[in-house]
Amino acid sequence: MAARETDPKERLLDEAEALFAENGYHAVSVREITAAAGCNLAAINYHFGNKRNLYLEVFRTRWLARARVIQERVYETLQNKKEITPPALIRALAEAFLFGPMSEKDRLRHVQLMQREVIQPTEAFEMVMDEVMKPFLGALGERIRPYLPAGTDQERLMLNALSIISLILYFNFGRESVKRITGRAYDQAFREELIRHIVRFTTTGLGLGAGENAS
Amino acid sequence: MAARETDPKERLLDEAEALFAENGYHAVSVREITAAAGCNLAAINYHFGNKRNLYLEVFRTRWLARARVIQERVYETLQNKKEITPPALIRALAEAFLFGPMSEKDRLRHVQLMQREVIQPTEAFEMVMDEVMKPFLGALGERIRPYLPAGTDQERLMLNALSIISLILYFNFGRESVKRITGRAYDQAFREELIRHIVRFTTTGLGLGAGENAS
DNA sequence: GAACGTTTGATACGAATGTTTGTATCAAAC
DNA sequence: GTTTGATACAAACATTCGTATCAAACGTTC
Repeated sequence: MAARETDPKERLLDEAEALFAENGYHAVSVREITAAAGCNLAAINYHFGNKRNLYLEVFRTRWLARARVIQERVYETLQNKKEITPPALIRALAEAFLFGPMSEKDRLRHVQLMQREVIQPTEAFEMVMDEVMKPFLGALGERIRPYLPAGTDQERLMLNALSIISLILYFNFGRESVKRITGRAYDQAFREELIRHIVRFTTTGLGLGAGENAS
Repeated sequence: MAARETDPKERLLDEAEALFAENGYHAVSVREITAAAGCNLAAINYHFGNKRNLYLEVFRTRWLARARVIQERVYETLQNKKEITPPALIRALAEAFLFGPMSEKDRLRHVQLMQREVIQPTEAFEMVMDEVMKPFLGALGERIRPYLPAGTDQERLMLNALSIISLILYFNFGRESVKRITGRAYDQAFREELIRHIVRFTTTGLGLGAGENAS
């Protein structure tokens, strides 16, 4: 069984994801991708049919898989707690995105790729929404529902969940903006400050008092 | 003085902005732009030198101007109040983005264009940061500082300001996501609900109790 | 009405684009 | 030993890209 390093098809997916995330679909040529993957120009057509299909395959085989890893990481962090409070949940979420099990570059790629779809949805957007965002936001909502006022309806719940996610995402993909405004680099210390801020802001935003009672 | 409708140079800027916002820089050709503007292919070269310069000129003459209109709108809304509380400020801000003096399409374009720069900064990003974001976030911070604990440092202030902005922006450019999750269309009623949510979430997020004491 | 800056029209160019083709390679199956 | 099927390759495909050129037509201003 060929490893990911040696299989040209796998290399193509990896390099394509990196380039698509960094420069966007149209700014990347199939020649760039095949050159980066160290294989022939025709390989994309052979393995994926065309460029567009390669892009979608990146989402199917790479992006979705990574999203599941992130989610597992969140649940892993939480599973040995008796009670999962919103601050603990949000912290686990923010940590998964700002630290997490993958490399820094992988995490950045992941968010960049999705953010491009959010701005300009294509076929991949459906995939991301149906397979990841909807169930994830649903689960997130159900976890925090017990801590909200009794009569909170589903729509209000989703707006709260979306707000939490938007903050976490913004402090990821908007790094350049955040760096300019705060004058800080995204080192370990700053990331931890960011997480503290996100947890505090969103927890109190939910109307739950400034509790950071979980590490 | 030729109106915007008749002047080819102005039409080029308008159509270019619309196309760049919707499809991104690389996905738009100069032929598309000149065709949409109803003028000759050579016009771009004559007026702007090249495509890249046209893009930057869109930011210089259109985007920045619009950003100033939005800011003025915010201050206009606030000027006849004796005390500008954070909820009133945030509401004015959110309203300017979700309703505002321009057309729905113009507002969408504005945020889309900026969002693309946030994800993948180019020369225009510097412009946006230096001329709009930095001073605006600074002013926003100073307005809410009196309501925060006395010892709040500048960095914490900026993180709070960024969080407010991120929420407002997300509920704009992330329309497709929000629509999918909530099942609501972006009609008048939903927009007003969104504003109420943003004001409440961010106001309490700042640690100011759930005050919505300003219309 | 002459001069000027502007706009159009048609055309050309080299470079880059996504895609296709025909052939070579090589291990597995027969 | 031959056939098969999957993979890889260089070369070429037609198209589109951004840019450039240049003469003719336009509208405005001296």
